[in-house]
Amino acid sequence: MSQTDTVHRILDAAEVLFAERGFTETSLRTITSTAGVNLAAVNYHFGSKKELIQAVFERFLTPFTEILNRELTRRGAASEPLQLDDLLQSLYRVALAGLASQGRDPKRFMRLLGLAYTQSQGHLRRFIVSRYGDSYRRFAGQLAAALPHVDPVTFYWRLYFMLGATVFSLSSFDAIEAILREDFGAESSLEETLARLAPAAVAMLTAPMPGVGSGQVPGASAPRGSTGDNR
Amino acid sequence: MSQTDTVHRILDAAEVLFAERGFTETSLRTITSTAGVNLAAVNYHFGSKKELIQAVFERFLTPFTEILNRELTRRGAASEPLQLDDLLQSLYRVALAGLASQGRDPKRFMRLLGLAYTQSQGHLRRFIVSRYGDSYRRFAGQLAAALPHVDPVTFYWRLYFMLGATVFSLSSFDAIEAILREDFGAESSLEETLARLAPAAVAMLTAPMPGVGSGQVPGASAPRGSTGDNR
DNA sequence: CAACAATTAAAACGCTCGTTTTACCCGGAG
DNA sequence: CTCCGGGTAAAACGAGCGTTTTAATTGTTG
Repeated sequence: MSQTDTVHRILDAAEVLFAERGFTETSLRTITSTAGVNLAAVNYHFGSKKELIQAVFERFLTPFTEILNRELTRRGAASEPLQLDDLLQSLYRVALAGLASQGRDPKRFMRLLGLAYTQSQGHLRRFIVSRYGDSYRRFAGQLAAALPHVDPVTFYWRLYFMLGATVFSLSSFDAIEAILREDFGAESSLEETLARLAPAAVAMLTAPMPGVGSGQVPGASAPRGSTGDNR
Repeated sequence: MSQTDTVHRILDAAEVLFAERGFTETSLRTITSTAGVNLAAVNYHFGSKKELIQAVFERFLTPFTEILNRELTRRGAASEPLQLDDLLQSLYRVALAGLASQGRDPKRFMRLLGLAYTQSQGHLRRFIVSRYGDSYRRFAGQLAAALPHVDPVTFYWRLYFMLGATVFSLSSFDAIEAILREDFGAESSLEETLARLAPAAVAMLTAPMPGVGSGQVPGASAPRGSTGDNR
C-alpha cells in the first residue's frame, strides 16, 4: 500500500516487460495491468513513459556504477600488480553479484543495457550518458592505463569490441544457454560464462597490433606479473 | 517506372529508415512518403509490413551468404595452411565488399543485423534462421574445425562473443567513428576497423582456456604455418 | 479501338497508443 | 464533523498505426 507500493509494482512490471519485448512494443496498459494498478498511475507517478524508462534504468545503473566505482577505487588504492584477466573478471562478478544481492536480476540488466544501445531511444542515451558517463570514462581510463602499449585509437575500438561481446552475449544469455544445452547437454551458469568472457576479453585487448609490420613490442602486451600469456 | 520501380523505391526507403529508427518506430506512411509512392503500395506488393521487413533482409542476406559460401568453398578447396587471422579478415572483407559492389551499404547491413538481434521481431528471427541457418552453421563448423583444441562449449560461447563484438561495433560504426574522430582526430575507415577486428576476434577465439590449470597446449592455438604469432 | 488485368490513388476502417480529464476515495489536521 | 489533499479509478481524447476497400488510371493484348 501507500505510494511506494504502486511505484515499485510499476517499476517491477516495466522492468520485466521492457526486457522481454523492448520499449515501444510494451504499452503502458500492459505494464499497469501486469502490475495490477490503474493506467493513469504511470503518468501520475512518473510523468511520462519516457521518464518511466529512465527510472527503470536508474534503479539498475545507480547501484551498479556505485559498486563499480567502489571496486575501482579499492583496486586503485591497493595498486596490486595489474592482472587484467583477474581485474576484469572480478569487476564482472562484483558488479553483477552486487546487483543480484539487491534483488535485481543481472541478466535482465544486461538485456536492458543491450536494448538501450540498439533501440534508438534518444532520450535514454542522453540520460545514461549525462548520468553515468563519468563512471564509464573512469572505467575506460583505468583500463587504458593498464594497456599503455596499445595506441589510443586501437584501444577504444577494442573497448567497443569488448563491450559488444559482453552486452550482446550476456543480454542473450538465456537464449544462447538454451541452444548450447540442447546441442551439448552442457548447462552454463552466468558465473561460468563470465569466467569464459573475462579471458576472452583480455585476449582481445592485448592482441598483437594490426597493420603492416608494426606489431607491438614483444612482451609488452603482457603486463609484468602477467595474467595469461595469450600465446 | 513499371512494377520494379515502385518495389525498389519502397525497399530503398525502408532499408534506410529501418536502419535509422528501427522497425516499429518506422511507419509505413513515412516509408511510402519518403519513397514517393502511395501508402497502399506496400500492402499491395509485399502483403504486410512484416513481409516488407523480411524482403529488406533478403535483399542483403542472400547475396551476402552467397559470397560467404563461395569464399568458404574456395578456401576449403585450396586447403591452404589455416591462417585464422587472414581467414577472418578476408571473409569480412570479401563479404562486405561484395555487398558494396552491389550497391548495398555494408554499414547499414550491419546496423540492420544488430536490430534483427535485439528488436524482438519473432517472425524475422524465424525467417532468417530458416533461410540462412545452413550458411551460418557451415561457417561456424569451418571455424570450429580450425580450432580443434577448443572444447565445443567454449568455442560456441566465444563465437557468440565474436559475433557480439562484430555486430555491435560495426552496427554503431558511424557513432563510434565520430567519437574517436572528435577525441583523437583520427579517422577510421571500415576497412581499417575490419583490420583491427579480425586479429582481436582471433585472439579471443584462441585465448588460453579458462578454468583451473587446464590452459591449452602451448603452440597449439597458433596453427602451423601460422599467421601472426600473436604473442 | 475495346477489353482486360495490373497498378496506383484516395479514402476510410478499426484499433491501439500515450496522455488528460473528471470524478471518487480516504486518512489525518483543524 | 469538516475540509482538504494525495492517491486511485474510470472514462474519454486525439493522434497515429496497419490494413482494406473502392475508384481511377495505366499499359498491354486481341
